[in-house]
Amino acid sequence: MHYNESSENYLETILCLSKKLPVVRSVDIANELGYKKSSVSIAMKNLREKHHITVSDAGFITLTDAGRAIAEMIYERHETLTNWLTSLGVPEEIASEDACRIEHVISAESFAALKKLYLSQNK
Amino acid sequence: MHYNESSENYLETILCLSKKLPVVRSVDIANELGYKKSSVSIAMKNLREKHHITVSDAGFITLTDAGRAIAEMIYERHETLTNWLTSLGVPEEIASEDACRIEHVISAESFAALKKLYLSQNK
DNA sequence: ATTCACAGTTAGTATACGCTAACTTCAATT
DNA sequence: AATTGAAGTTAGCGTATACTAACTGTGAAT
Repeated sequence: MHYNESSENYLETILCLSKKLPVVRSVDIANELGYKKSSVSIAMKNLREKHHITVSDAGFITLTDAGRAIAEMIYERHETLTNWLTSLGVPEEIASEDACRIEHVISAESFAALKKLYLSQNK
Repeated sequence: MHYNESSENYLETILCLSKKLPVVRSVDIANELGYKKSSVSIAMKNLREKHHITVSDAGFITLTDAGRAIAEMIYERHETLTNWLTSLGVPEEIASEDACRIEHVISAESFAALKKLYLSQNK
């Protein structure tokens, strides 16, 4: 339903993989997300056209500043949502799955409120 | 992305309208959601086929027990999420919009945890 | 009775997003 | 050199979901 959910997920995944791997390729993203490489190929084309990533001749994927900004916003939401749900007693795996869906649809206002609550409860 | 999000929204809308109006028709749903009547017509056909609603000869729409159960679950989530976000200082309108998206993607476990938190904070 | 407006339906369109199948490249191994 | 395998691309498909346009049916007003 929300229009950038898929793109946001790809950008977040690229950010996460870039912390774990020396380089990020399409096939790494496909493995991580459980998608087919053709799907990732098309998604990378879209991200390139939106100037959210660049791809080297060797196929190594790098976030642009714009892409990184989105990726880091989503990643922060993911972390905060997961930690907060976990602190409420939700099992880690469920918390992470829920975070993965909520992170794309929550407004900046609501996320800020939730983050403030979480920080005040956990200091 | 989530497969029943649209159907869930229609069912919730039917429940809400049935509290406000003597009868609920397709055109009422279209007005409420800002959709075209053709879209609603097709959605109602799908809900009929799934046995989530019945439609009288006059075009009056009624939830079945199964449809009502879904509608009430979503409605409760909507109310609780909206109230909770509002209690955190999020403006009512934004809280409601966020609730409308989160209500379809949050797990039963996480919602239960959130509801428990909300109730403990507001008694 | 004719006309008009409203409600509903159907056909066909568009977008998002995943899939399969088939192809190209290129590097490594035989 | 020939084959194999991994990575990437493209074409075409399928589902979900909303849209426009055109049609039908019914009841009210002329």
